[in-house]
Amino acid sequence: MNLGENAQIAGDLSRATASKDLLSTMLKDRPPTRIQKKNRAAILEAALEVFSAHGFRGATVDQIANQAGLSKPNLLYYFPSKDAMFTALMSELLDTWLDPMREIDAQGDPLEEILAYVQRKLQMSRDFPRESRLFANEIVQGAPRMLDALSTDLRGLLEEKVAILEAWMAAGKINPTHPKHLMFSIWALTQHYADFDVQVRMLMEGEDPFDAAPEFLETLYRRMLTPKG
Amino acid sequence: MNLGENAQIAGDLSRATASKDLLSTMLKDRPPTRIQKKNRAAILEAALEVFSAHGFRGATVDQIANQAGLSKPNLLYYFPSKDAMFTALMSELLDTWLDPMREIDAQGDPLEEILAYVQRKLQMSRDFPRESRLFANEIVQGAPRMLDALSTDLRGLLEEKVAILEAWMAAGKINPTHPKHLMFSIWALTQHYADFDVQVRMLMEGEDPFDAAPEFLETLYRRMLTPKG
DNA sequence: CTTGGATTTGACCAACTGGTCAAACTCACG
DNA sequence: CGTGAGTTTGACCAGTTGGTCAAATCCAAG
Repeated sequence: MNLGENAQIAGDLSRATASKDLLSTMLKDRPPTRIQKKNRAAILEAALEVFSAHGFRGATVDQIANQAGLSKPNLLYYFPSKDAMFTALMSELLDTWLDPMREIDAQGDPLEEILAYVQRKLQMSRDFPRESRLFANEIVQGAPRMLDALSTDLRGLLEEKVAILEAWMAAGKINPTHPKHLMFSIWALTQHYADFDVQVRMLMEGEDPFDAAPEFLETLYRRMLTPKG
Repeated sequence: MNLGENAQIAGDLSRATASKDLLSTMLKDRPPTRIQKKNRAAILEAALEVFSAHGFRGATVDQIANQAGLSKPNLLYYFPSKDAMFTALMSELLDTWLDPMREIDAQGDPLEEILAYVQRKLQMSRDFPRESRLFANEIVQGAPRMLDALSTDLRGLLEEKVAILEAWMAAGKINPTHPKHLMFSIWALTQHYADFDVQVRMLMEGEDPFDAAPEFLETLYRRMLTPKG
């Protein structure tokens, strides 16, 4: 929708005036220049830093510009608006964010597949806490800019994996539970370490939470899911 | 700290000029009037609504004023600043928020005490989702206005309950695990239903998440904590 | 029903914010 | 090394935001 609008506007501009922004330039189907690639990446990196720390409304274009080492008008040369930066960032990250879940393999050993998924997800919290907080910020506030993407990408993927879980439970490979709530629990437990990082670290008094977390979660899910018998 | 500063300023005012705000009035130690009680409550209720939905920076004083049915200058008669509203709201809610944890009784049956705590906490997410999101918003963004309060109130309380958990584990009453991570897991799992409400509901396709959540969490912690024997 | 303190508000302000624009500058390429 | 497309920026703007203030209104106690 947003992209559609931009394309429309850019189309008008390219017909009327000389190119004033990246979009009108890009519409000519040239490959991105060295500078375009570098700056676009720098902006998205800066946007991640600032949006994840302050949320969409709490972030300012000036902050992002500073963080990226560019001037504000220069940012707006590469992205037509603050909204566009956010949207671009989101759509670039969502795919990666869902990768650990995609890897769950119906052919693998059920318990080990789930435990491995938990560890992958935990590793994401450790390695990409800003990404986690970016999504957390957005969803806590009702996901006004993300719900569409979620209901497209996440919904289908979850449905697919839930079916696998149900098959495993029906076959007695893992202890039965509500499969959706099982997935929610994995997200909640792993993302908590990134999203509530300051709180967790404050309460751990210097010890790195990620030292004990892997074993804790492994134990939790092993006890929960190992079939009785 | 903030409160201290305000008291200082108010003291100066009361000495210098006629009363222009609530603080200078209150310093005279009169009991709050009917109107003061009503409006203060209305403002805090509105502040909860708005702050929890948009975060501190995302919320505007105008929004809160509208929600409370008062004019903006009138709000600032009752609270000297947006910051003061937020701080007042926080300190009023934090105590209640921690109540479920306080109730954990060292004398009770270990497993049942923990399971009951989980259910109380889950009930909080169901009954007070705005409060949960208020804290979530703040902590995700680094808790710049709350970390002091947390490290005072929460830290001590956690230490106390961790000691109880450790005693129970040592006595073989519950399956041993990392006690702090156990508490983190309870917070993460229960608050997830409030904080990620939109996502959870989107994925549950109309079914109320709180229908199955109590049983899911009961099962999870029972399997995890029931000592082997 | 008067009066002095409590409450309310319209008008206002300075700082900030997202975004624009024309002019200047840089760079790849012929 | 000149040239035109690509890139950068200072100056600017309109709308928003937190907060102020003097004047007006309300209200409870005498």
